[in-house]
Amino acid sequence: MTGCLRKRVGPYSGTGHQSGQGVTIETQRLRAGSDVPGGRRKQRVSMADVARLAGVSSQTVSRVANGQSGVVESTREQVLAAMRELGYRPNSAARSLRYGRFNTIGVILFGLASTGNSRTVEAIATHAAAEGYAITLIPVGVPTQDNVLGAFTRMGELAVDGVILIIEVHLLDATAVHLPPGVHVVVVDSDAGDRYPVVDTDQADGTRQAVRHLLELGHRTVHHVAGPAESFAAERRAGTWRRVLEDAGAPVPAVERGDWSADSGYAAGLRLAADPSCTAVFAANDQMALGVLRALHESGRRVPADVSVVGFDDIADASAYLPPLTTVHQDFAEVGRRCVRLLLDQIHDEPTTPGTDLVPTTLTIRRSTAPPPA
Amino acid sequence: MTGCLRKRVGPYSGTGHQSGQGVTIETQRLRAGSDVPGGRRKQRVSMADVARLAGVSSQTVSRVANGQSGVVESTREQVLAAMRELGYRPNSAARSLRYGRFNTIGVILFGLASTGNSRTVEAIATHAAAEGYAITLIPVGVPTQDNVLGAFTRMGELAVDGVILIIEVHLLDATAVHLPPGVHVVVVDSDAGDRYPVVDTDQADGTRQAVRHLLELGHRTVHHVAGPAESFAAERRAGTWRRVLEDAGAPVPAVERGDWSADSGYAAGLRLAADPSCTAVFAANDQMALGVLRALHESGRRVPADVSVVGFDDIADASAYLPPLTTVHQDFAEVGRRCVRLLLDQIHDEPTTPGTDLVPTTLTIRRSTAPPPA
DNA sequence: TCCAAGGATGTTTACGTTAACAATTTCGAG
DNA sequence: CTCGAAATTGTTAACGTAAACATCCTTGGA
Repeated sequence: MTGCLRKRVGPYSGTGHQSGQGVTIETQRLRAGSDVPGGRRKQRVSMADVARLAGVSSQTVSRVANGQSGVVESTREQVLAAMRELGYRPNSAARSLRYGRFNTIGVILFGLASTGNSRTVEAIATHAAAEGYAITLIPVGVPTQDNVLGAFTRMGELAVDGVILIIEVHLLDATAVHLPPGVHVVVVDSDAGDRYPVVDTDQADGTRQAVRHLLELGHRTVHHVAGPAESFAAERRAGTWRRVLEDAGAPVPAVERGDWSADSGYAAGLRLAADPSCTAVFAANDQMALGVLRALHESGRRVPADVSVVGFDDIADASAYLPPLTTVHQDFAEVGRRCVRLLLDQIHDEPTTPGTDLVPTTLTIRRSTAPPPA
Repeated sequence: MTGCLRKRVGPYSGTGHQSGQGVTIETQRLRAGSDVPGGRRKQRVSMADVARLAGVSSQTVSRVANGQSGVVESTREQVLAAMRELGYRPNSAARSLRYGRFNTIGVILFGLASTGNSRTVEAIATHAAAEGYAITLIPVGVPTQDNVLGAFTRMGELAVDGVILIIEVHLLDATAVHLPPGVHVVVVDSDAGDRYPVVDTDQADGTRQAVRHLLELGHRTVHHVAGPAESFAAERRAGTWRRVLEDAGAPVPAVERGDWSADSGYAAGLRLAADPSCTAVFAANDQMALGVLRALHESGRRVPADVSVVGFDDIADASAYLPPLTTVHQDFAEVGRRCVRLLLDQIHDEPTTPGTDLVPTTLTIRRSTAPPPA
């Protein structure tokens, strides 16, 4: 038992010295010592301390802490009492070191600003927590190769058992970037399905539903306000939009390109409003749709009487737009859930193959769509 | 190219291996010793492995890894080469154990759904990263005492040096809850300023600016759509709204209460629209303001000609509402920044006192406000 | 009454890292 | 050429935990 050696004081002043001179040593002793009068030293209660107080070995404390059997009730009580008294909480660094696992999932993402990302992250955190995993977040300001790789490296040094990557992965494809091997990975919203397990919303199907809905209402064609070209999701949606039109034999208007923001949608909307032949718009996300709605309104074109608008995402506010927006509902929670599942499968060495896991979408019809004006 | 190794042998082919691939595998086996027949082991390269390959002691490897001086150049090169070849990355669990610090900040929060929260978290993550800290996220589904405490306990067991609490802390006040002592804490958006350092938006000043703006435009009084009663921020905003009206000698209408959602704002808006005397509305957040806008519109009341509306938050979409919303701008990024700063100060044992650190707000005037109808 | 079986508890060791100290080498001054 | 200081490298120990093994104590059956 290490207790009596504690006078070895030295190495550990570390973060400590709060004030004064030999204080470091003081505190150190204090910590190990009986109790903490001053009260506010860091977490420095080890199993050995509990064991000493309870008059048992630290192994017994370990057994109690982990709820293992083979500890007689009276002993257990005693240990629990000691733990309470000292405010013992296990040191997860030591645990991780021992087990070789961290019970933590890393999430690398571009930004939490987008509704989708934050909802996905929330779902990931929730499900990870349910499985006993915490999540560690690393935001990447600008998603350059270097930054992503850097984040990945840092993740590698961090205490994570696997990583979920929520980034437009075009970048990763650009050059021969290889995420550090030996790290379990799941990618969201990407076309890296040939190399990693990917979870994604079924962009194509959602888009198909949206565009067909408009065509079936009788619109001759559908205009598209796309997201930024670098975005995988944006490209997928734009591509499918084009294909559906072509399959239907409808003319394919020029694409308006935005950057996901409502303001960019507004700008695109102004251009569309100037085109009297435009009776239907499919925006690649709800925020741009919001901008389109405003532009149409300000241009004196009524929605849905003159022009129909469909969005993508079904964010919480979509039902409060003017008018309430018909949009493609994405199940972000499900995306998060599947990410966690896939990653944990990998971590637990269950067989996992690259490939894309598609989460279905549904079209939520509200009041922004109607047949074209007669 | 690591491609050819993908056959799953060298979990750790490493970023580096410039030379032949067989070497990597070789070393891997060598290192792993006998275990893991299948050959698919996780990150298991320790300093000792590197040391062995480089023909030095592991202490020297440690020195190189930490960039300490006192290692001759040739040795350093050799060690670096070995690290590259084996794909060594330090084990942070061991490091944490050694240092007694984790370089990680925990964030407990109610949900990422609200714009404010996610932007704050993003800022926290960014600034923490800049200081070499990662953040660990723990979401609390329903903010009951038990859940919050449970999350806190788990945080305690987790590898964090401090915790930022983004939760309506009314709950914490309710009973004699004691957050585990010895854990550094910063609270966001709360009235726990007597016990913990608190960072908060200047709710009162923001509200004051909003209400005064409306009064100065000539409105006789201002109606309020409040957030849920459990919310500290909502209460603070409602309280200030009332006080400003009283101070101005204006009548104080009954409060409409929502739950932050656009739908609840819509419901409140319908009630307000039915009151012909209502010419000005202050909503406690932008989303409810959005609902109010829609309700007024559908009730045939024009904004701002008939009714003025002000929101709170200045979310990204507010400028695209119909009409663009006058609102109180919150600097979430600054809130996050200050949280990190305050927490790190505590962690580094710099003097910190309980009290509230207020981040200023500004009123962003757009097109939803105007003088009352004549 | 004694011993075996099994339950309760204690001891040793290793996880990967690094501070502290020890040992070795290098190099310049006398 | 020697001696010792400085530079470089190696050795030991400890951080907190838990698996593996060792020891001690009951209990019950012969």
